[in-house]
Amino acid sequence: MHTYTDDETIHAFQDALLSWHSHHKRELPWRQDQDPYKVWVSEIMLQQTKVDTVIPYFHHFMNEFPTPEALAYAEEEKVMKAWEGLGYYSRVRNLQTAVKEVVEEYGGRVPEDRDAFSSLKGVGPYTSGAVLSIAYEKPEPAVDGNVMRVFSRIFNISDDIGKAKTRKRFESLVAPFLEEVKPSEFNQAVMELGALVCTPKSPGCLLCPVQDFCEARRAGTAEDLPVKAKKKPPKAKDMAAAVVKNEHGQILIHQRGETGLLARLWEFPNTEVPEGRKRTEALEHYLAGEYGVTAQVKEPVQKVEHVFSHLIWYITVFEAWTTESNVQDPDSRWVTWEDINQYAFPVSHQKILEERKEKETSSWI
DNA sequence: AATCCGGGGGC
DNA sequence: GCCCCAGGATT
Repeated sequence: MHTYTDDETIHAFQDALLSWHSHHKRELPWRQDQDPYKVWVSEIMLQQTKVDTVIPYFHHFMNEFPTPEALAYAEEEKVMKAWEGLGYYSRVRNLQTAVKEVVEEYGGRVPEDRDAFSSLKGVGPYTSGAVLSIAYEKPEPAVDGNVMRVFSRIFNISDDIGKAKTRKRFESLVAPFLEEVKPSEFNQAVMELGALVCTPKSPGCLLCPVQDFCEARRAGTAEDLPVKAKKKPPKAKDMAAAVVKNEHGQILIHQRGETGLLARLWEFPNTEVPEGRKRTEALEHYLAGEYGVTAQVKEPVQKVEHVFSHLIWYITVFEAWTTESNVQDPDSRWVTWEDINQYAFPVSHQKILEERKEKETSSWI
C-alpha cells in the first residue's frame, strides 16, 4: 500500500474521473444550480439516505420552504410533516435551528467561511465540505461513505471506516486531488463514481474510468474493501399501543418529547411491556397514569413489527374506549380521523393509522 | 471511542 | 436475513 501520489498521476486521475463524470452524471434536482440553500437542504436529506428516496422529499420541501426565510419562520409541525418518513428527525430540527441562525446572524446568506458554517447545528465535517465545495467552489474535502469506499480501494487501505480517525486520514488523502480542478465537480464525481460504479458489492471495475489507478484492483482486494466493523444486533422491545376513542369518535394522540428516539413526532399512546407483565394491564396502567384516562382495553386488533437500526419494536395494538374527553397530559390531544393527517407520525405508527382508518371506512360499506 | 438516531432498498 | 446508505450529536 502506498498513499503518496505525484502531481502527474493526480492530474491524470482527475482527467479520467472528470471526463467520465461529464458523460455519466445524473441530473439531480438539487444540481440545477449552485444555490447554497438548496445544496444544504439536499445534503442534510442525503445523510444516510439514498438519492431515489430523497428526490420526492426534496421537491416537496423546496416547494413548501423555498428560501431560508421561509424555513426559518415556518411552524415546526409543518416542517416535521414535510420530513415524515425520512427518518433521523433531528436532522430537520437542527436544520431549522441552523437556518434561523443564518437568517438572524447572516442576513439569510449561507456563510462561506468554514468555521462559521461548521458551527451551525447539524453541520458536521462532511456537510460542511460538501456545501462549501459544491455551492462556493471552496477546495474542501467532502468525505462520506462513497468517498471512503472509492479511496480505500484506490489506495488499498484497510482501516476501519467506522473509526472517527479514518475519515481524517481520507480528508488528507483527498486534499491534493482538489487542486487545479473545480472542487464542486471533483467531489461530486467521486461520490457519483461510488454510487454508480465503485459500489459496495460487485463493483464495476471493468467499467471504471480510474481502474488503472486502483491499487485494490491490482491486488484483487476491491471486493473486500472498505473494512467496516460489524455492528451489534438491535435490541427487541415488547410494546403495547392503544387506539383510544372517546364518545365523540375522536382519537387520542400524543407528541413525543424534545429528545431521543423519534423526538417531536406524534404517536398513539404506547408503553413498553416489561417481561412477564400482561399487556392490557400495562396499557391501562399507563393510560391512567400518563393521561388520567380510564379506558376499557379489549382484545388485540393488530401486530406491528418495526425495525430501527439499533432497536426492534414488537407492537401489539389494542382498541380502547373512554367516556372522558379531557386529558391531563399537555402533549396530547383528541383528534378526528380527518385532522390526524396534519400530524407527523413515525412509520411504525403510520402502519397502525393506515389499518385503523381502513377498518373505520370498511365498516361503512 | 462507542452509542444513539430511521427507514428503505438491493441482493 | 444482512448490509448499506451524500453523518452528526451526545456521552
